[in-house]
Amino acid sequence: MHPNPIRVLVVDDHPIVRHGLLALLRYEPGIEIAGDAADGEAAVAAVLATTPDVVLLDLRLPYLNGVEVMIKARAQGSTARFLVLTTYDSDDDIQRALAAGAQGYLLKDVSPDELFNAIRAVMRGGAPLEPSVAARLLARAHDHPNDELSVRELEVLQCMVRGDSNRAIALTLHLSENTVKTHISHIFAKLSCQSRAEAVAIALQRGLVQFSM
Amino acid sequence: MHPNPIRVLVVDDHPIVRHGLLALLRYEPGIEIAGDAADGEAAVAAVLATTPDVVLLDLRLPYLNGVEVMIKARAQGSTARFLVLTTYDSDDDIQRALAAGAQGYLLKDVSPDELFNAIRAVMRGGAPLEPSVAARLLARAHDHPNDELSVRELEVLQCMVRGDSNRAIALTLHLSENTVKTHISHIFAKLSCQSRAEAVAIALQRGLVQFSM
DNA sequence: TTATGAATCACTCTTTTGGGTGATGAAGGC
DNA sequence: GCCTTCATCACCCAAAAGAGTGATTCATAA
Repeated sequence: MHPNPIRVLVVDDHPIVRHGLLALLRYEPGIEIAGDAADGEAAVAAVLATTPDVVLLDLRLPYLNGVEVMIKARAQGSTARFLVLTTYDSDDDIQRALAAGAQGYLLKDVSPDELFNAIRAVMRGGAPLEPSVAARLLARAHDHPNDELSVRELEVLQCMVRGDSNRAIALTLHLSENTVKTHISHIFAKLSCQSRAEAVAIALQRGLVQFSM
Repeated sequence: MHPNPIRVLVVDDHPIVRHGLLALLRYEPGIEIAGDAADGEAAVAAVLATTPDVVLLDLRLPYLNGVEVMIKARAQGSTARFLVLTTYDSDDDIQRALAAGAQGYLLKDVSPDELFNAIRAVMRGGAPLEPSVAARLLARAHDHPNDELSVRELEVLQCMVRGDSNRAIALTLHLSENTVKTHISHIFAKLSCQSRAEAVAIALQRGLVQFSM
């Protein structure tokens, strides 16, 4: 019927979501399932083994996250197109995914039809972006001109989320307490907040750091 | 083939998850789809209109949350069994869902087969509980004998998550700063933590308070 | 009735935070 | 070569947070 079906690899760690996606795609004409994977390492292996046209990729995965999967698969010669499909619309995730060369970014609250269309669009070379995601990127560009947290700042932030005091952070990161304070000041400025409690809330909301308890 | 299929209503606000579940259930023998709903109010209406045997219910829904759906549907005479299926394993959610009479509680990382089995178990009168969920409940009973936060403490906690200082909290809640400090001390004791940053992280993780930004 | 727990507040004291300023070396872009 | 960013640290200082203790009112449960 469809001479050249689009071969899709589904990567998601939640079995229900993964199987749900597979069940949705299975009966969609013009789309063929190349395989599925439940974690980052399996995803890289599957991309290389099955050479899909499009990879439906969740960002939060065990072992390797979505961005790492893209980078690793590319490094090993894959030419698959990556369509990020995630629950999270955290600014940082979007930014990183697009920077790593994701062809499209969809939130999991799209309808199946929108998903099918996005897959076809990616295949045609288009770059589907959720309107809400696009809006968020614009808003981000507006509100937060250029305030990406540095790696070190993220490490400090991670400690803050654990409830560590400045001294404790200094000890775990082998810094002086003064340096920790400086980092925290910068974090406050970049997140536009004034207390560590608020910084923690923002960090968790935006998904800048993960829960660790 | 199956003389008395189990009629299942699927309630989830994410279209992909909802349609994924529908696609999974559609081809499972012995299970029939009674309908689906994407928000709390539609869910109550659908429960009453379609009288399903089992309702697969997400907890976080627009308009009415899952617990409210259960209560409201029951109040209007529904005898459906509710199987909570959610991404979140926050203690509070579980507690509330079970208190409201959910027959079972599954996390979304179960496999389709486990899901099917859980649906059949609920139908037979069983009460499937994720092992991890059960463990969590036990751990909760162990670690936190009786440390529910009071209403007032939750209000204070909500302010803390917004990054409010003690003085700001005192102003918004019409308290003295000393009282706020007392509440916060009690909150720390009940959450077994020592700093407001940690309290904020715990509160958000357990779903004691919602993001508000 | 007594006990218990929630909510309210005061007072003291120490520690922690957070702001401000300034400085230095290393890395990378133009 | 210059400029920027990052990471590192120091010093000062005011404000906020947190621990500890004690006390009152009120409602509810034993």
